[in-house]
Amino acid sequence: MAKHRGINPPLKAPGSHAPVLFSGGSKMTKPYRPQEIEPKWQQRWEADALYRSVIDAEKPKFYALTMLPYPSGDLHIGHWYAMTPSDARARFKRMQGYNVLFPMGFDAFGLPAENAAIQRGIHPGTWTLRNVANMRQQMRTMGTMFDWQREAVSCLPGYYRWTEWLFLKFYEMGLAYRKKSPVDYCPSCKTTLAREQVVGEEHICERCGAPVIKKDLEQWFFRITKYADELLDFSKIDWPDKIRLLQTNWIGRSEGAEVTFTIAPEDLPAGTVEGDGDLVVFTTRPDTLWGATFMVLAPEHPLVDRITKAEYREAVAAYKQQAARQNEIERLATDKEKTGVFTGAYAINPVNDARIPVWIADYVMMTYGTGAIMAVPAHDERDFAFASKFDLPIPTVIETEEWVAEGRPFPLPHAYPGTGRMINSASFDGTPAPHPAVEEVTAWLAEQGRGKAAVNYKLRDWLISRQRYWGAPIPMIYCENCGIVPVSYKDLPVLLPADAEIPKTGENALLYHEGYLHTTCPKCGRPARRETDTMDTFMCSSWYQYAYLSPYYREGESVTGKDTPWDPAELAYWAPVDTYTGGAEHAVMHLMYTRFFTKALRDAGLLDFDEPMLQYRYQGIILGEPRDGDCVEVSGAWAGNAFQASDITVTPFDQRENWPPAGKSESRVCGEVMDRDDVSLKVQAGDELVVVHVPEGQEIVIPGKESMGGLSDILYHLEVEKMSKSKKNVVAPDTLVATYGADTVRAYLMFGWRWDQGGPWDSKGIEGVVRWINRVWALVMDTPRTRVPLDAATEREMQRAMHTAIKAVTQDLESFSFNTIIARLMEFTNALGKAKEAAWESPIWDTAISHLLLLLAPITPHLAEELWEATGKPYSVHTQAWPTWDEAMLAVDEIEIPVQINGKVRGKIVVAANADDETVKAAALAEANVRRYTEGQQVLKVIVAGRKLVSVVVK
RNA sequence: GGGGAAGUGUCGGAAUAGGCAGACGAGCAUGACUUAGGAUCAUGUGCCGCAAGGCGUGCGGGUUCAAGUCCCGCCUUCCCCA
Repeated sequence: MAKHRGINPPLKAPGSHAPVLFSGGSKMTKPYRPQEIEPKWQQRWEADALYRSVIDAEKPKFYALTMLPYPSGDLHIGHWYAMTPSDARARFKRMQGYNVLFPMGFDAFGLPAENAAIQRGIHPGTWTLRNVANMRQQMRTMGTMFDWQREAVSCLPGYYRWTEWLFLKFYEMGLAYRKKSPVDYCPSCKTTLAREQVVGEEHICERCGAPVIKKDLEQWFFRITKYADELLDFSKIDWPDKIRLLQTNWIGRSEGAEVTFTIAPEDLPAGTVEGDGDLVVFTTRPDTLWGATFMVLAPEHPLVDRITKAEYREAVAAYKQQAARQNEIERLATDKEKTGVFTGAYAINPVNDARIPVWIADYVMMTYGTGAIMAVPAHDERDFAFASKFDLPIPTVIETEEWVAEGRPFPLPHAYPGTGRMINSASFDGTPAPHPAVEEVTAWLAEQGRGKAAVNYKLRDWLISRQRYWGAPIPMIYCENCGIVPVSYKDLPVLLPADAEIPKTGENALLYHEGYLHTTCPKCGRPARRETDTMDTFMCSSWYQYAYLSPYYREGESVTGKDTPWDPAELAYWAPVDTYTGGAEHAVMHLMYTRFFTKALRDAGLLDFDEPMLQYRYQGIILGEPRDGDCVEVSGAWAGNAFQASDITVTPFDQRENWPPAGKSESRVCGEVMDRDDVSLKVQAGDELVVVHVPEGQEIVIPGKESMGGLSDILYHLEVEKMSKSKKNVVAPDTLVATYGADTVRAYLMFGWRWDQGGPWDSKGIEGVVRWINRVWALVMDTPRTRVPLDAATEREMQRAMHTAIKAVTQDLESFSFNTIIARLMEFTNALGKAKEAAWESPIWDTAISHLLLLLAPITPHLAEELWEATGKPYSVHTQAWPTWDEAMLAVDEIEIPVQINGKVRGKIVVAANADDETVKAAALAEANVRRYTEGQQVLKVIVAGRKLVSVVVK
């Protein structure tokens, strides 16, 4: 048996306790000390420019990219979870012979910098760049192959000059436009938001969680809707179904028809010209037109005021006011009691010339479709609810299967939206609905000039104006003579004034900066005013993958509209991104915006491809580790609802069996600590949560702690939740690296969870990886104490283990199955451990170890490099070729095959790997235990399923 | 309400393409080496049962020689949308 001796825990000081081995001469074990070897190799790699990516026409390129972080201050374990597996894969691709680009940067504009400015009186730029410097340092400890020479920081003028440049391009192309419209506005952030940044049922701000309100403002938009159909086409990219579905639903394409209703002429004010009373509605079900018995307009619809009859004006005005106060969610809720008022006007249904009343109701939104609907109460739930409430007629025009099955009840007990046949619809009666009824009716409408086929999208244009200082300026100028005038390309960048003072109110500093505000019109030269809104930060990240190719391109030089924001040669070689990784929460924001950008840039002639990222995979989220709180037994007295402590005894959380009984009495409170602050504890005393006040300086005895503890030493209950500073469940990567080393952290983050799912942190689990890495270290560094002769079987087994590992690790890296990679490497390590005493001095040992190190190189780059050097191999392990496996080596001579009888495993046979089916069958039936079960039974069937299993059916 | 994903030991999680469920770890248990052990090494560990054996992938059906995997119906959790 192999003896794995001399393995030290990573943190133990050198010396006394490390077992000293004397074997075949004397070799003192060198312990694994990541704290020494990791910085050493990081510096060496940096000095040698090992990861500098340079165009090389001889090699195939591979652009690996992982989402850039926002420089919030410190690196989070989530950054490690996202970046280090992506790094492993990039390294793997590099060893496979690709010329790999794996850059990193910072998404450095955004609100928190301004909030920091307000709270600490520090300039947003200073705060941001300080964080960038800190996080860059932290990232260097990851041991990633980021090419820092290509770093791009989006808040630097050399970067945002091009963000502005792209805005001007889009403006020229008609993709950027300004309009007044009701927009989502966060009163807390004091800025407008894109529709995508308003989240949840309560319509809250994605950034700060405050409820969002609607405001009518002049804002800049990007015409993303122009690309709606193309964005629905995912045929050129390998993206997860989930993301494709989210984007598809968000774009929300629906096909149907636009049908023109007209307001009855007598209901229009005098002097109206022909066509003025046209009321276009979008419907996905034109086949139900004959059942439209009323129309509903959004309260904001422009026609409302003109058609409302005098006697209804008051009610309509009141209703409009009330509707304006509600948010979209309240208005659209299906379970809500329907409200609405009649305008007094009638419209003509174009299919049957019926006069139908026009109502307004808040369940119709001005922003969806045309802001007007035809209501078909028989076949739409909301219309049904509305019609029932206001006693409007509900004629059936589709004979649905459900209705027929229920015995054609009339009046209808509820809406019937299902499939069936058209009825009461003139010449269309009998047509199967919705198909082909929809198509046939649409064609007929078009023929009659009363409608046409139309497509409607849920997707809105992208609102990019933000009323904030810390963002890329929108390079536009307002001139009294010339109107809206773009800044000239040569005048870019429009610089954010460094001396701006951020108002404590959170308002946009640019509004108050005279020097920024006042400029001259590029057209007429007269005084003019600058746009003070800045761009949504998603602008910056929509093109950053191209910025990395030549960061701060042509900085300091003057540019024109004919330039490109990147070096064309770099773009031609590297773009598009081959593999992109990052969080799925960006599905309908960043991931859609960047696709839109790429298509727009293509149409501008700046790119010649359609999609920015060919393959995309997302990672999950690491959550906080759950933990029980300590138990406290407190004596003292009640002071109102709280309990005043005079003495506290603690029983730690992990000694639950020793906890005293929970509860409360006159002079005692006992239970688990659920929360704690500087002066009090929240104690779960039985069913009740009791607040215990603790006098300052109170001595608290905590068993197992040497010194007298204070309140802050008491551990409190933690649930599985997202990590956050306020919940105090944050796992700091710096601490982990200091304790275990970056390689161990990297390997654990790959091993512990399914990468796309994530889950709660487990501080015990990392120990398994620590042990494994120490075993790997010892495997290479420690001479075995005893030797045994190497036999052919062991040799064969080592070969098999090696090729199995190469195959599995290669395939799993390819498929982002990071957790099984580590499992496979552990198996390989364990197999080598078993063979060590026999194989130690043979060439095959050297081969096996070097292959192990090659497989480890992407995962634990420093460890692999250190051991590679220790085994006398030439620097660097990271420039070696990725090993390949030999399928023949995976085979074994003899295989064990289970034999099932009526579906239950009853025996196992061992046959030659190349045995034919007949031999396998015979062997199976001859097996002793199998015979016990087949004895006296009739064997009906024997199935030999490859070399995997034999199935016998008996009766 | 609509759409999607997921439910596997005590825990994280494995399981080409329907073929021995539980790889690899954590935890736990026993033992070894140790002045010591929260180190290391070895062995065991799905559940019930002394055993033979039986039962086991959310629940109920189905297809099949064979189902975690395929089909139908339900339940639960999470995500997105309304």
